[in-house]
Amino acid sequence: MVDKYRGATILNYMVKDRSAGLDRLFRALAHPVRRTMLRRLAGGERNLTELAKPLKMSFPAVSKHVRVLEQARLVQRRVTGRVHWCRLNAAPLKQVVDWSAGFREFWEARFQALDGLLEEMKQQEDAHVRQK
Amino acid sequence: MVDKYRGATILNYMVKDRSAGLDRLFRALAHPVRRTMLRRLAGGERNLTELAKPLKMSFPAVSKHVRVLEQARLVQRRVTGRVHWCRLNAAPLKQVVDWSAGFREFWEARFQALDGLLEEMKQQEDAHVRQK
DNA sequence: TTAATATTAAACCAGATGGTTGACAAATAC
DNA sequence: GTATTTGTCAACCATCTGGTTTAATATTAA
Repeated sequence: MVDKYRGATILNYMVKDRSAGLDRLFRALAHPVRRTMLRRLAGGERNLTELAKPLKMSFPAVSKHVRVLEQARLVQRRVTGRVHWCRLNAAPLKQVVDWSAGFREFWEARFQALDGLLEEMKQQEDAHVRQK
Repeated sequence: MVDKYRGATILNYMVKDRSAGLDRLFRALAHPVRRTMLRRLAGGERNLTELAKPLKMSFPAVSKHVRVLEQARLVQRRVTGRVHWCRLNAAPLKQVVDWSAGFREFWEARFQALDGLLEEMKQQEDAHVRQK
């Protein structure tokens, strides 16, 4: 099979696939609680107690989630007294977008059409993930 | 602290944070081998043997990675005889971009400046992830 | 028919994840 | 000073992850 996309692919290869940073980023984003936390932090700084309040889990669990976000550099912590203030650091999300957007042409319709993959769209509807 | 960003945040809230689909997506993307696989599939269909060739791991391991990508709907499989052809399905990556781009304003410079977070940028350089 | 190829399945393993509880440390409030 | 609040740490647990090896299945080639 011809590598018809190769040219375009190389052009869009901006972000390295092998990156421990991306690993940590994607992994941090893979939990709904952590994504929700980021969303809440978009509303301004929160301390751990505030972050924990709406969550149905123990405080240490919340603390661990924050730690994961911190290690992915998505959250920055500022300690004043006994209170730990968390601030969103969205910068790493740009990496996520940059990496993913490298595939943009592949999900855009004109490209699908160009390749005559209309039947794939149909397949996409009813063909389901092989269940374990 | 005032919720200065709240308005903008709600405006950009397009993709649900709590989504098993996003969980699977981000998780699938959290492994360098799988990201590399996607990149290679961007060059056209590959069967498992071809995908496995450059990888330093057993064939069943490769098969499992493909399965993860498949369950995240990032890969579609077409079986002809004994050969399993894998095709990139980039469509779900749009969700990743949409979710992440909801935070774009927060990583853009004008916004950082607005908040007087220039010192944060410096912090970002040398402040490191709290090590366990 | 027999052998080789492509792939899955099953069993196993070490280590990570995501949660719990209980004890502790430090800062603040009374 | 004593009590309360904020948060960490340590130990523990069940489950998931990512890898292995060996065996099995199905298709193609000789």
